[in-house]
Amino acid sequence: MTDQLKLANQVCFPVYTLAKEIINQYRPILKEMDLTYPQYLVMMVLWESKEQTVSEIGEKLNLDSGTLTPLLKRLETKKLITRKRKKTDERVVAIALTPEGFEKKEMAELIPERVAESLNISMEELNELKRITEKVIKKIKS
Amino acid sequence: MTDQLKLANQVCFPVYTLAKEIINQYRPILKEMDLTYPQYLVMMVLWESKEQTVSEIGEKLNLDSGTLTPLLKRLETKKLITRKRKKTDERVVAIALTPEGFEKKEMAELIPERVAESLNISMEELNELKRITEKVIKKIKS
DNA sequence: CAAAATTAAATTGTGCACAATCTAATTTTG
DNA sequence: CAAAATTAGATTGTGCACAATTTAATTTTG
Repeated sequence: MTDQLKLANQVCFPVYTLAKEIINQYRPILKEMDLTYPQYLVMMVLWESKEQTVSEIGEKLNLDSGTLTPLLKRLETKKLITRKRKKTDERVVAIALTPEGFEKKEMAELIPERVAESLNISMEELNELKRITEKVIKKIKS
Repeated sequence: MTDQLKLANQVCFPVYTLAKEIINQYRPILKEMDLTYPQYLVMMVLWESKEQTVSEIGEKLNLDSGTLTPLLKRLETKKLITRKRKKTDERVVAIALTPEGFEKKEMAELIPERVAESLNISMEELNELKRITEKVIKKIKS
């Protein structure tokens, strides 16, 4: 096999590994506020705008209802969100932050700093990683 | 929140997204040979050296026994590998390729090309992504 | 307007990923 | 050498991730 052909594998594995590694860095920090990384992503989407439908959240995070429905039910159990079908279209479930869910935002503001610290990577490298990653995602999706 | 603090989140989400996206690109291609991406990784490790212990595989792929044991049992069910405890140390399980498992290597040689095609990303960008990703992994692990 | 098509979530089923615990075997050490 | 510590996997339980199917509601269209 030529090096060129092997390259795909040689890139994909590190990306897969890095994603797991990053989530592992978040894990203990998020655990203190009783969230998983995907739950944290959902909460961040809601902190930006406190009422959104399931599909709006899914679109922003690239997650389908099979993933979101049980995750959202867990957030509901934790009293961080409410789930309510819309009167105007009963197929649509509106997810809204509870006061507790909204308040968690403050505590969460400390997370990026702690993660950055835990990752121990320079701004320059983080920016480089962000730039190339976003570029590749855009290409894949197009 | 300063931009600096937000950066961690702004990097982690794309990496998490890209990893999923990449696996999604592999999925239909690997499905033709009845493998998932993590199963493919294990097979690649074994194609390099056809008998290895569970922990050796786990070390190379950063996966623990809770992940590998059921995955390896599925590969065993598919007759791609065998699992046998070592006589010299009964705690150790030796994983070995079956002839079928070894033969699958040939079919698998086509995969990187097809994935590269599917990703539709230039060699330069792939190399850049590989370089920065590996650099960051190394830093995180140290 | 009613049948057909579409849409939004939920459900079901499979397969990771990983923490925590358990079991059995081997090493270490007093 | 026997008790203690360590090691290698297996098991259990929780939580994604996603395909495929189902259900119920809404839109479209003949």
